[in-house]
Amino acid sequence: MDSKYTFALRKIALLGGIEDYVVLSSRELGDALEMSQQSASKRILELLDEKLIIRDLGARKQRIKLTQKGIEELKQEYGEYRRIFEISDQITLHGAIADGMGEGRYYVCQMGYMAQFEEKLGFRPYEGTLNVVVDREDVSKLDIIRSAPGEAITGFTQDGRSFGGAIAHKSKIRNIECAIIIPERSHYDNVIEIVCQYHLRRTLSIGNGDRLEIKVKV
Amino acid sequence: MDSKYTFALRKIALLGGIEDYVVLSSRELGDALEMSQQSASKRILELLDEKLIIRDLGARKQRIKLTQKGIEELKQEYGEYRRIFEISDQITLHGAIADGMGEGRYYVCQMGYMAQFEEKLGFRPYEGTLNVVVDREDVSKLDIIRSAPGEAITGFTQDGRSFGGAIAHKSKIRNIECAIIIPERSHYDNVIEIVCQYHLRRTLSIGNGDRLEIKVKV
DNA sequence: ATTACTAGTAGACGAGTAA
DNA sequence: TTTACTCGTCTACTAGTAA
Repeated sequence: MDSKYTFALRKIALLGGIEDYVVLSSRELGDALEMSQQSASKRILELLDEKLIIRDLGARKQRIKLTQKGIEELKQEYGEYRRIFEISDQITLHGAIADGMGEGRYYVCQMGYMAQFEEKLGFRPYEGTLNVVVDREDVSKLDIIRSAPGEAITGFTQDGRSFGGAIAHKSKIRNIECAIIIPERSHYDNVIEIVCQYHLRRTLSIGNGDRLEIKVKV
Repeated sequence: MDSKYTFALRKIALLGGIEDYVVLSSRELGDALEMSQQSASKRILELLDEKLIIRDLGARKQRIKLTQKGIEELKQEYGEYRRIFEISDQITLHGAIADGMGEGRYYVCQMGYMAQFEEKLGFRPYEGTLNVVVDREDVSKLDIIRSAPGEAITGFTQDGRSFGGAIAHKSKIRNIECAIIIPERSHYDNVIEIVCQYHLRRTLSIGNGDRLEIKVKV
């Protein structure tokens, strides 16, 4: 993403463009970005083109609001700053165990994934995943984790079905090695999937609703 | 500050350029910034020129490190992001009361300041300041406060002496209105000066070493 | 391998201005 | 007042290349 775009997005966000439309003329934006009214007008058209903002072009002044894509873009940069200034090497997530739908099991068992897990995580996962609902106050930590490099798990096609890529982040639960799997272009939610060499429910004697602390390496 | 510069600074910081020198060729930086080796080399020269980085140009690969100015630049942007994504309207600082040197009293009593406090804060300060040593874990909150607009107190010259400008941030201590004063271009430290309509030590029955909670409006 | 110069070019910017 | 077009200039980039 071009830094010119996020720079403009940030100024709009500071004026409240994340919550709601803000009245912002191209001259005002130009002043904030230290550029001419003409260039600011052009920048706004570019941001619209990239679908980073939406606009309500009223009779007198336009009103501008960030799109979800625009907000994600800023969150990504915010995550980078948090990694620069905050991160100590690990992030601790808190959450509760949730029911899996059996989907995790299906995916993990695919050879295309299994081989990569073994190579990149250093263990062969138990054939299933543990689903954890992350506490509301820790959801923003997921953004930091998403912005960390992690281990890339590449997608593949098998029997005419395509399996998407993901990023695995090495983690520990009560000192047991595991990894949280974040699918590429997933809809951000507060449920994470965990793979581990062992059957975590049995090994840790835990079940649905039990609270858990996950230390994610970043 | 040009967004091109902070974009490059951020990538260098992510590689550890805040703590120490990082080995970073112009080609590697070019890849990270999605530009050519030639342009990255030019960018590095510009950053050096702006004194945002320092460099150790070894025989094979150069080593780069952010200067204090470069770090401050990133912190400022980080503060903007925190204002976008975190701030609820107030920041709570914790600290302990420290001995003033009587300097605060001298400055506050200057008419040039007193009149501005009265106009911009809505109260006439007691003729003295309360010095508070901010807890180590809250020092980063000062960066956020510094990046918030606040009330500008302009400098002036009197009797041939010049008095610098400052930013006042309206605050409350145990629901009593006050303001923390941050001098312009001060050396960042962990001691803040507080002005208040009342004599805080007497009104709150507090003294040196007592702990305090300050709610700063942002 | 590096870094970084020069030269040529594409793109960004602002002035003027229309709607 | 607005937004945003065209157009000329000038900056910023990359390719080629030297050291």
